Formats: sequence, C-alpha cells, structure tokens
Amino acid sequence: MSNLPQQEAMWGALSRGYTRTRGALEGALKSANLPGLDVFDALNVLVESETQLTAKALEAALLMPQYGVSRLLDRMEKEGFITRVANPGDQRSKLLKVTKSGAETHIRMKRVRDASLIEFLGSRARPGQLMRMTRLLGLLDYTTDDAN
Amino acid sequence: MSNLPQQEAMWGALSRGYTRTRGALEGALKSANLPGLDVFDALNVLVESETQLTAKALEAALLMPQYGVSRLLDRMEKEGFITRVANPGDQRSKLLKVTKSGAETHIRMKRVRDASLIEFLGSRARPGQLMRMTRLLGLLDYTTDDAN
DNA sequence: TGTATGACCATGCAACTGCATATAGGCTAA
DNA sequence: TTAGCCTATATGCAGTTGCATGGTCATACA
Repeated sequence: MSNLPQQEAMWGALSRGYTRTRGALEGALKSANLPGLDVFDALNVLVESETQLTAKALEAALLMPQYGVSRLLDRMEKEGFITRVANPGDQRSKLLKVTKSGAETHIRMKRVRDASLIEFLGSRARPGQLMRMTRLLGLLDYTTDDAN
Repeated sequence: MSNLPQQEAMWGALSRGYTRTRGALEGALKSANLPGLDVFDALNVLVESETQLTAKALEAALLMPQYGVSRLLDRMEKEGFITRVANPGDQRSKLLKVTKSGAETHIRMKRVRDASLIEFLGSRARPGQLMRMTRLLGLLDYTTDDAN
C-alpha cells in the first residue's frame, strides 16, 4: 500500500499553493518598483542575524545553490545593498555587511511584502489553519540526513 | 490584530517545503537522465486529458505564464514529445498531440517521479497528515476572482 | 613542513525566464 | 463588409539560472 494518490494530490496542492502565494508577493514588489523576493529574503536573513554571515550561511538559510547565492550577492553588491568584507577568521570567505541603502530598501520591501502576505493569506486562511499548515509543512523540512 | 507572525511562519514553511520536495523530484529525474519536472507536468496533463488541449488550456492547468508554455512546447516539440496540429475550431491555436515517443517518455518519467514522491513524502508524512495538508493547501488555490 | 584533501567561492557557457511587443485569427455592431 | 477590439500564440532582448570547473585558502597527517 503506497499512498501514491494522496502523495500526488499533496504535491499538486503544494505546488499550486506555493506558486500562487509567491506570485502574489512578487507581483506586489514589482508593482512597487522594488527588487524581487530573492533579494528580500537575503536582506531579511542578513538584517535579522546577530552575527555577520558568510555566503555559505546564506546558502543554508535560503535553501539556494552555491552559485545562486554567489550571483545574488553579486547583484546586491552592484545595487549597493551589501558589501563583502574580509573575514578575519577564514580568508576563503567574506563577511556580508548590509549597507545603509540596503537596510532602507529592506524596510520598504518588508512593508510591501507584509501587506501582501496579510492580504493574500488573511483572505484565505484563519489563524488556526495557518498554524496547522505551518506545523504540517515543517515535516517536509527535515533532511533524512544524507551525509550531504 | 494582523496575524503577521503566523503568516510569515506559514510562508516560510511553504517555501521551504516546496523547495525541498521539488528538489527531490527534479534530482531524481536528472539522475535518470530524463527531462525536468516542467516537461513531466505538461506531458502528464496532456496524457491524462480526455480532449485535445490547446496551449491556453495548459497555461491554466500548469499555472504558468503564456510565454512559458509557448517555449516549453517549443522544446517538447523539438525533442519530439509532442506535435502541434491545426485546430479546426479556431485557427489561432493549435491542438497538442503527444507523440509515441512522448507517451513513452511520460511513462518512464512517471515511474521515477512516483518512486521519488513515495520515498520523500512517505518518510516524512503519514496518510492522515497528507490529507490534512492537501485540504489546507487547497485554501490557497482560490483566486478571489480578480477579473483576470 | 610538504602534500593531499576538502571547504568556500567565482565564472564561462549554454539554457531558460520575464517583459514587452508583434502577428494573426475571431467577434461584434453598424 | 469592415472597422475596432479581443483572444491565442510567438519572439527579440536582456537578465537569470544550472552545470561544470577553476582558484584560493584551510586542515590533517605522514
């Protein structure tokens, strides 16, 4: 007994739910002439972190491939949102520093994204449902430890 | 009272859950030297449909932008998976026909994807949890009818 | 301490995506 | 019928992504 039908249905719902939600947020940012969600997520992680992070740390936090992070940071640096400064503890990596402009952009993006989230999710799910979804989706986020 | 914290948590969990699951499926297909999930999804819709579909219909089914579908079909046609034949009822569009090779590829892809789905989801969620997730995620899939 | 091995990051190239726009057929009303 | 408008699809261009690989520093250990 394999549950495949239920698994297929779940994957379909997950995919559609993700696409719809992401579309709403991206659309809101675009309409406001702001950078995309990837930039927001990176800024958000960097701003919220206590310590100075490296690209490697972002990789884990954003669930993004190494080259993806590298180039996202390239763009963000070019836009003046971050700088990469020497890492005293390890010369292979750089520490990521959010600039003043980056911090300001983060604030503006957060306002737009939050409003969009509230509108989209608020009109579709009640608080209890959100909590249950969060808990259930958390099940998917554990890697059955594949040495990698 | 805005529930923003719960909404943010939910969006984070959704995003991570989607990325992880998608990664598992894409990885499995790639390892098997098969086309990507986008090709599979398109083939799956076409094969499963009773009637001959147009690109426009795929657009809705796959939640993909118009130009995305157009180019996905270009690639699939070039690979010999589909053909676009004249639509008697409307000369603006073509009807999409899955070739023999396309149907065979679909079968092989389905085997790999299904195995991957069973392994990934089976080890993370029990049937009841899958059902609850599916139902809850369905809440996100309704467009509050924005004329579009 | 020299060398093998691995970790962290950058990048050339080909493929793919988003955006804006173009093309062509269909539909409606005067 | 025909002008005006809508629908279905394609595409040029710039920007982004994936893959494979290369460069640099860190670390273990013989």
